[in-house]
Amino acid sequence: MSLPAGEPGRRPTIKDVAALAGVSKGAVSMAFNGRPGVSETTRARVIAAASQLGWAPSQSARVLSGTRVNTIGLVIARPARMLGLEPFYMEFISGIESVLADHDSALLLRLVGDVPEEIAVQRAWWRSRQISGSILVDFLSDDPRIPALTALGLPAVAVGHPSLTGGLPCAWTDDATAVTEAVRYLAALGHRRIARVGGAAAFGHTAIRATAFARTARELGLDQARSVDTDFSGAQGARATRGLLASPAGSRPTAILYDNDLMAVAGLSVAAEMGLAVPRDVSLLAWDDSQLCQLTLPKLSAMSHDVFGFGAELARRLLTVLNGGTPATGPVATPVLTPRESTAPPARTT
Amino acid sequence: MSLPAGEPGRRPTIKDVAALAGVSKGAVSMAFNGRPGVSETTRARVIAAASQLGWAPSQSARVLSGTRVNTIGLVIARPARMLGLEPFYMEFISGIESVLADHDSALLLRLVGDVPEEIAVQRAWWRSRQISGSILVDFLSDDPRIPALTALGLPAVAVGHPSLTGGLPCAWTDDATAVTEAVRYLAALGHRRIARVGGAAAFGHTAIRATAFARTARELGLDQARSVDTDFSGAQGARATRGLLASPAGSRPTAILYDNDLMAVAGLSVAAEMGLAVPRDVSLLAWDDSQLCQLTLPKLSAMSHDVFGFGAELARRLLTVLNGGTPATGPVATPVLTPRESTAPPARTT
DNA sequence: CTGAAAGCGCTTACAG
DNA sequence: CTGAAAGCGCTTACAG
Repeated sequence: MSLPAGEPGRRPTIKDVAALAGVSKGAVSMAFNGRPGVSETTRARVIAAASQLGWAPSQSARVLSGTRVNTIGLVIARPARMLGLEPFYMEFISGIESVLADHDSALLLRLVGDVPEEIAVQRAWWRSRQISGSILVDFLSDDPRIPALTALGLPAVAVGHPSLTGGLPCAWTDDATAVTEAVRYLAALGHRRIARVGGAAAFGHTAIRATAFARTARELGLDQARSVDTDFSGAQGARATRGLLASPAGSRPTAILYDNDLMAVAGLSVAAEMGLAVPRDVSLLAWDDSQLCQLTLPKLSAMSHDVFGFGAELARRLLTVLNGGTPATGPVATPVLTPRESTAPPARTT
Repeated sequence: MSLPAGEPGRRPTIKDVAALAGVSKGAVSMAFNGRPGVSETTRARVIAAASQLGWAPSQSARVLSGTRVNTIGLVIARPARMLGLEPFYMEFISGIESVLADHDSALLLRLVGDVPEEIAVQRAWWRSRQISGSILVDFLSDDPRIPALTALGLPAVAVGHPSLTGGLPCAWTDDATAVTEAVRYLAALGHRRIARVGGAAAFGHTAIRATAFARTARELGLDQARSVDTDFSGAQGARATRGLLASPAGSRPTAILYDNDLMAVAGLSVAAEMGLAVPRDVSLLAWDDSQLCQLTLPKLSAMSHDVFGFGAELARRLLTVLNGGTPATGPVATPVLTPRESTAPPARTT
């Protein structure tokens, strides 16, 4: 399909291309990078020579002579085993890459155990000039990354509500509104005892959802609106559900809202295991809405969310920052209620 | 925690560190990289100066002056939407990174639509010297990456059986043996009509599993040992299962082996939807065995596989290649049968 | 044990 | 429109 360089041993450099095309190195650079200052015939000759030799400019050399490095960083501080089953991240990464690919940029990915480790990685990447900026996720309240990375001068955009992300440019889903909608929907179906299986308490977005849940329940006059924290894993989702459904019948929740879809899937099995029918005895409402929600029986109702587009938007905002612009600020689309088969009015007998 | 450089504007270089430590640039380099030729007191002074200024050597400059670039590539040619739910990849990536992290190396990740696009990405990365090598996954039969990347001279290790990976150093799970074990186990339970819901037919490992499945069925004298191809998605797993279970009762399979766990989860719902009890009416056996298998009711029996360790092993073998060594060759641990609740002897009445 | 110099492969002013 | 030169920030022989 293309001509391999053939020459074993040495890899071609700009000098070889210049020699083959019969021009100076400077001309090759201009021609190859589409800059003015070179005739079209010369440009064509250079491109042909480069392709014949299988040459592309060394990124290191380009960066060293002033070009911005075309790599951006993403560090995820969650246990590896858990990430495998969080459909969120792969979709989010795909979205980021869909944008980066159009800008000849690449994603440097790292999975770490905790936030201090993340800071160390971001710092090392930045100081050694391996990345030009980063996308930050999973903000804690008073997140230590904010002062640390700001001091470093690392360009970054954050996934999270402005109340969490310091002064960083950010993008977020309006989780408070989505939670409110979810609870109102369940209440409108007739549920009075609604519980929530939340994610990791340390995350700021978990706190935002918990607060919105409690507030909405209060506004609607719902009693016993319990929230249970987990680590987002299926195992803890199951445990939390078991705890909730083991309550005496008169105080047992008739509807449960989950913070992701994996835990909702686990909840479905727990309900069956305890002899409760979904949605007759208990309604289940998932979050994020990956493909998983449509593989269960009954299919899971969910707060559905365009994770791929979310990733793409973050990448776009980071590129804007890197180009010296002011990125759009504001939330992306609010998760939208997608009723399927796991939510219904509570049974009369309950 | 650490002293920010403070100086807004310019980032420190080796020259600044040399000046602060009162030595030459060469001495800073030797000291910082732990080379001999510098006294311990000088080394300490250099380290202190570097840390005070927040300096780390520029990767670009290091690479340009001969150091190997510490980045390795991974390109996954599968639709993004599908990756989100393949627990395999995140665990695999985690495993790779667990090794790279110990060698100050990083993972450059790219998701693409097809193999030609992957070849283009690998070629661009290699020519521009952004990676020192790659881990290749999802081999097709007669995979076009083999000649293309070999011609390039890209150091690579492959995930796949030697019959698929050309002459590339590789690592693989012995899927043929695992499939054989799976089928023998189901037959030993008393099943005579065993079907298989396979992955994407284009992949070499799918073909290996299909062949082993057919051979074992023949050896055991099983009739109607059907294999159905899918794209690994839950939706197609459901469709395939529906097709199999819709057979007339006398020819309907009493056991189904899946090529991943997502499809097995989907199969579980389909069985329920069709009024068939698992495992009474049909046994289901998953592959890969992520956390998902333990969240269903019944819990899924699976061919369990240390995906994290698999990724780590690939990374180790690639590093060996990059260091000029000959990597260990041979399979990693064979997936091991992990019986749970979804497999049992077939009901008498069937 | 240390310092001055060359060179890695580009890009970018700066002359022609 | 083109060519020769400087410089990016390191590392590595090579003298002292």
